[in-house]
Amino acid sequence: MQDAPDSRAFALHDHAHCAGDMMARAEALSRDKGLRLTPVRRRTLEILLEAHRALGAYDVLNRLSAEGYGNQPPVAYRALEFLVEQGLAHRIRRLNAFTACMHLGESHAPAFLICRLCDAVAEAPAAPVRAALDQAASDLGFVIERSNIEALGLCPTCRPGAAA
Amino acid sequence: MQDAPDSRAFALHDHAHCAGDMMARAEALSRDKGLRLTPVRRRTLEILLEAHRALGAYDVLNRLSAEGYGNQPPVAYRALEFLVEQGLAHRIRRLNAFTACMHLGESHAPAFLICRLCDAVAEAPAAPVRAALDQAASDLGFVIERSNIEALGLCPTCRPGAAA
DNA sequence: TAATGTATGTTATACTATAACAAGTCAAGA
DNA sequence: TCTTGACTTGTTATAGTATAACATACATTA
Repeated sequence: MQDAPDSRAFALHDHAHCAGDMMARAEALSRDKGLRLTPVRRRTLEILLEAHRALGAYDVLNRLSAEGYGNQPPVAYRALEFLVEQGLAHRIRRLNAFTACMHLGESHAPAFLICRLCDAVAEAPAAPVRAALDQAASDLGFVIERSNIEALGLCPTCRPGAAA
Repeated sequence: MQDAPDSRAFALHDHAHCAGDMMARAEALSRDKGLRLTPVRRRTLEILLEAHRALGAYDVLNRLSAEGYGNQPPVAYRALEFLVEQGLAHRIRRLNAFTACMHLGESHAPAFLICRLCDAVAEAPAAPVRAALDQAASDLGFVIERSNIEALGLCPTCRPGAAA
């Protein structure tokens, strides 16, 4: 089950709505899995959803501490680590940043498309990519546990007037 | 043209020989492309080849400075950046590290398999992976310029007695 | 309630990376 | 030959990212 190619990536939409929807789904999922979506963790996820772009750990930390949570790096890093481990958020290594997962519940094999001009990050459906990667790995006797697939380039919006 | 699946990855072999071979290829390639493979750059590549694993920029820097080159970070970062741009080395973001390219001249679409126990890094042939990724991107109107494909897991050597 | 595991907060520090400027090198043309 | 301009190296300084280690608080269950 999948929307048309991807109605959420690189497209205008109602942030408030999509964020609320995602939070509800994250909560349901946490209940089901018996996870502890504590206030800091919940708020961290909301921050990522509201920003609707990749945020650095220190960006998140600034927002958290402005709201009365701890103001030291581990506060942000731990909450982010939790979210990533539970699949509620992703780490974008190329940007040293984190982003909320936009495909909760769908089988998880994300690939990220990062626009080098506007820094937008889209989570592309990547099952075929993962399949090809698994094949390449198993040819070498390697067992994949986690993967990062990140591509840098130009998004549809920025492509027109690209400098090169 | 490709060896059996991959005789160089996750396999014992003669480092001195493979390193020498790679250096010769890198030099030929630099001559052809009119690149300036200066002493620092050449030595940096040799260091990566000799280590035969991913090295952090500061690891490289320590070795360089011990041999009389500059001892400040930009010395290493600039040499590494040059090598990466020319395709002579790769950056492994997951490890904040760099590794010599083991498939010089072959069409470049590398995927890296990183063992979480021994930190070995193999460069897997990934043309099919790249093809799938390009497809996913073009479905969203995104044009890929560069990509990082990195997988974490267990190599054939470490797989047997894995803790989990 | 005691015991245990988990979460949060804090201090301190380690690790990774780049900006900005100075000085040296090299090749091509005046 | 001299000089110009592009590039490379080196240095200082600082910015940005991440984690170790310890103390405290909270929750769950025996």
